[in-house]
This record gives sequence, C-alpha cells and structure tokens, in this order.
Amino acid sequence: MSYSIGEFARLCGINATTLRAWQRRYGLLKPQRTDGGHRQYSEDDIQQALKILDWVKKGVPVSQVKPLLARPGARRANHWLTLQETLLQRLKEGKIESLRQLIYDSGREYPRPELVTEVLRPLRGKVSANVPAMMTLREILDGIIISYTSFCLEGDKKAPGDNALITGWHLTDPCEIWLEALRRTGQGLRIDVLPGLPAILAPEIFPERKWLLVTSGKLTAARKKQIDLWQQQGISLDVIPL
DNA sequence: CTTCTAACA
DNA sequence: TGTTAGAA
Repeated sequence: MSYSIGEFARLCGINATTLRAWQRRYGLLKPQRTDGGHRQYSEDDIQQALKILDWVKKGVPVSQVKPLLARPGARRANHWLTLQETLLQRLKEGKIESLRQLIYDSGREYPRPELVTEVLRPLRGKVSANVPAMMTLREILDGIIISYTSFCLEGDKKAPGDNALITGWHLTDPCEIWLEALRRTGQGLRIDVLPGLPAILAPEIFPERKWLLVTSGKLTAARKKQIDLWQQQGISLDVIPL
C-alpha cells in the first residue's frame, strides 16, 4: 500500500508543500517515484514521519532531525532516570568535577532541549527540598548549569545569527532563565542572558534585539496587555511560559 | 490532482 | 521555517 503526497499529508498532518520542502532542504523522507515522477509514500515513511514529528515536538529544529533518525538510539524508558541518578549521586558525594564532566558530555550526546527537560529540570527537582544541605547541593548544581550554559552560548557567538536577550519576567526561579537559554543553544541564535529578575522590564531600549521572556504563573490580562504594547512598538518578543 | 523553482514573511 | 506564486 502506498500513498500520494496529498493522502500522506492528510495522514500525518503535514502540508504537502512542507513535505516537499523537508525533502529538498533536509533530505527528510525520500519516497519512491512513479514513472510520472509522483511521490509514493510507504508505511515505513509514516513511521519516519511520526518520529520526525516527535523530535519537532521536543523542540529540535527540523534542520537537525536527520542525524537523530539514523541513530539506533533505542533509549530504554528509564534511560533518563539512570542518568539523573548518576548525576545526583555525584552531586551528593561532592564529586563536582566529575558531575560537571558528565553534564558537558551529555550535552554533546543529546539534543539540548531533551537534556533540559528530561535530565536537568528533573534533577533540580530532586534537590529542591527545603533543607539547608539540599539547598547547598542545588546551588552547586545551578552553578554548573550556569557555567555550562555560558559555555554553550559562547560557542554560538562564533556563528552568525540574530542577537537575542533572555531574562525572567514574573519569575521566581532565576535558574530557569539559564535552562531556557540552554535549551535554545545551537539553533542559530546569539543569546545574552540577563540573569536577574528585574521587577520591571524595558525591552524598548534594545528594540533591535529579539527578547525572550521566561515567565511563570498565569498570563494575566494585564500581562497580555503589556506584551501587546511592546509588540506594537515593533519589539520582537517571545514569552516562554513554564 | 501532481511536479518544480524562486521568492516572501 | 513554512508558505505562496506561477508554470508545466
């Protein structure tokens, strides 16, 4: 059984025109052709498309999905959990250098968005108990996250890209700014971090830059109004809800 | 209905 | 990056 591009597009919920663009630009999905040159998509192609969609949902740019599909990376369900446990153990034992090394290595091995959502955020959750000892461990972990993120951001600046600023807006946990920055590394953005939690923001002083606002809590009417106001001033502004 | 390329937002 | 226009 095979499908024309139109049928296939409806089946997997991707525009036919987008499918062609993916094939042309990124070599994703190369269906057989009929004698007339029309694409014939197979059942396997459907599985491929689902995998691609998975990665895109996880925040990986379509342009970077290709190598991820080839990888036999059949990750066990508890793969992330064991990585978390290993990191946690090194943290508790005070093996800071070894912890730092493992985080850097993981960053090379996995897509950054996955590292953030599957490993670093859950790990921070595990050391969040309101106990002095735990608080100290979390400070150590946050320090490593911040320096690793800085390292990745520096790397991005060697390549061309749009300049962006990321900061918190109605946010209580400053480390989230760094995690969201880390998640966006390697995607052709040159990001600078405003690490504080300013009570008021004035993005209009750098209207040429793309602003990324990490926000927790509800997007109240007042906040939406503020966002509209900024955008009406021509400021490119993304709100990142947690 | 499909193909492609070029250009736009 | 996804979408559109236009020609075949």
